[in-house]
Amino acid sequence: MTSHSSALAHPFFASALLNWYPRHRRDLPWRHTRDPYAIWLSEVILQQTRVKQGLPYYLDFVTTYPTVQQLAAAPEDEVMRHWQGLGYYSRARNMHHTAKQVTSEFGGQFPGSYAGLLQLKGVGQYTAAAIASFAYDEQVAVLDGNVYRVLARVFGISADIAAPASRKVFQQLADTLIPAASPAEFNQAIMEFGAIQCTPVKPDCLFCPLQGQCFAFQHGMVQELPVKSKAKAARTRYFHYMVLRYDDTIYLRKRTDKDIWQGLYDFALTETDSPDLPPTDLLDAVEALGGKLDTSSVSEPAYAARHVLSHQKVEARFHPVWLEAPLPVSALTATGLAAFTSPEIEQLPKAVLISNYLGRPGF
DNA sequence: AATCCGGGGAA
DNA sequence: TTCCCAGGATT
Repeated sequence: MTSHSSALAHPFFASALLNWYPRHRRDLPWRHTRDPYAIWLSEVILQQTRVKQGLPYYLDFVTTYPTVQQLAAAPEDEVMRHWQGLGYYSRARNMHHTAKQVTSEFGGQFPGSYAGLLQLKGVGQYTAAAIASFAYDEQVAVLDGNVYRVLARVFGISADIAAPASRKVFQQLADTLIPAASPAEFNQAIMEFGAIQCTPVKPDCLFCPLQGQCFAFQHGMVQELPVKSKAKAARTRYFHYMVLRYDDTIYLRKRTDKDIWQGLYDFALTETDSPDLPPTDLLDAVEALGGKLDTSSVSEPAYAARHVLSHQKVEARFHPVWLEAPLPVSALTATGLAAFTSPEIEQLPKAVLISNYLGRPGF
């Protein structure tokens, strides 16, 4: 190994962070354990998620499912219901899959190395490095949004952090910086430093221990680093939900397509390219389901809601439709709809858009 | 390499 | 509005 790629080339970096960390660290529950199961839970929950948002979910999961075997034994709908509102629902599906795999194939023991952890569904390079270092003290550097930002600023790296090709530049640097003596502390420290001190907006450079060595600060480029290309604009979709009801029954179906909200429940849906759905189309759609409807109910004003995702804008209208008779079985099998009562629906996993609609006063 | 997959909080 | 968050899977 050449000297410039050695940690000795940047002795200030790890020592400054390891000095800063114990003075500023937040007291978070997953920092009190070395149980790979609990650490894995926390890391999956915190992917693309702020600590403040993920914390209550972590506490719920670790309480409801204290062991990987208990998580593995839970029905998928129940796991998804606990995940409801956290977003990126493939994380929950993959998490459940991995819990079952660890239980049935690995005797309840998580893989004991970075390479082994990387084989698990829903565990990528970041999460494998986090678990391996936190649980096993393996010397593997984590690379998340915080680390990208800190390294880009301190070392003046202008590679686009949104470009996959830039990853190796940052990974190689991080690998040289992580000390063999305290990999877990170092990984925690650099991420916490990015989250608290070297923040995306208005970083606290005035009281920064790295100020004297920070390229961005020394060159007045704190606002310019890291470089990140912008994502393309979100597309708009128009959802027309038919909330089919008969007596105390409401019909929902589980979303199984490769689309948003896979694994969650919603209502009979017609999607269009424009906001408006002619009433005749609505009647046709209901009759196509085999429904005998009370035509007087269709004139009710639809409830409209806009739901913004990171990559899509959904403009939804909810049309309550009262049926004169239950949907025939043929309609249920053809559409995937199923009959539920309100207490049953409460237990189903639903997107926030649907949950908000059902929770409106007066529903 | 590009695209898709949520939801919330802050400014 | 815009940004970004303890990223990963798929194509």
